Amino acid sequence: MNIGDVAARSGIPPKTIRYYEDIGLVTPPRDTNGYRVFRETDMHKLAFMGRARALGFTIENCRNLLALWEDKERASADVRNIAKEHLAQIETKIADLNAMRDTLKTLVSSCSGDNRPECPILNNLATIANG
Amino acid sequence: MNIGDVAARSGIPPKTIRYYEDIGLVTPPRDTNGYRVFRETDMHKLAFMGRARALGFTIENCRNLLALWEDKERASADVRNIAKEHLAQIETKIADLNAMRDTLKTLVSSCSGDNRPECPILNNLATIANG
DNA sequence: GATAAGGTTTCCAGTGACTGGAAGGTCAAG
DNA sequence: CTTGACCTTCCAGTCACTGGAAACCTTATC
Repeated sequence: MNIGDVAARSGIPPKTIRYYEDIGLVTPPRDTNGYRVFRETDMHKLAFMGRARALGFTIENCRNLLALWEDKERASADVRNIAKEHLAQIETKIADLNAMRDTLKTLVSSCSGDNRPECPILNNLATIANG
Repeated sequence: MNIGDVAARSGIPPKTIRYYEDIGLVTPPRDTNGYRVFRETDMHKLAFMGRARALGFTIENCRNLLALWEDKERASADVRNIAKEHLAQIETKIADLNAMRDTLKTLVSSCSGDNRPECPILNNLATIANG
């Protein structure tokens, strides 16, 4: 399989696949013409990457998960810990965004949004500490 | 005021303040020794930036908001539109993160997390499309 | 055999919003 | 006069790609 086929099948753009090779996540051999030749295992790894990234795991997380995935002796606790920590980070991020949203929503609804210059949003940004 | 004082008062690190000068958000004059001299208006702008950034506005958003803030003739609708669009983006992000969290939560709770290698998290990442 | 389209290669540079670090100039206190 | 804290500039790195250029390869058509 050439890079284009893998890209189509995995949903990961060719550029990104090359980048993943650069950072050592996949190591497809080369054909005599220099083209990368992707095996089924490479394909699987990339699909795995796509799903893990879609769940917001960092590249380093993915690297660890891939290693665990390939390690038939791994303890599921190791995987679970990575996922749990990631889950905690996501929840923190959600909480932060919720706070932002609430503040913004209040500001937006307090602003008349007409042609007058009076604007509570700017007033707030200018003077009041956000909580 | 020197950069350190402004940093302390605005909560923005000196490095970041210099960066903001680089990209033209503030333009403090210089003393004879080359030190930046921050006026009250610079201080206000930086405090404004700090709050707008804390609400997740991008630098370009902030640039626009600052311009509107300084424009006494502005229409509050302009500000409101920026804020509303930003609000919509935040809500999209929250929805994405919520979906991630739900998936991850399910995966984490389905994994025994012991010494055995059997792990639903890896199985999922390896084979099942995420929704 | 020529040619054109499309796929592949490498390499370099840019994104956003900083942040770290090095090398050096300045200032106030003791 | 030295110490230490502050300030300056510049360069490089972060994260995870993404865009673009220039050149090579393959396939199809004429």
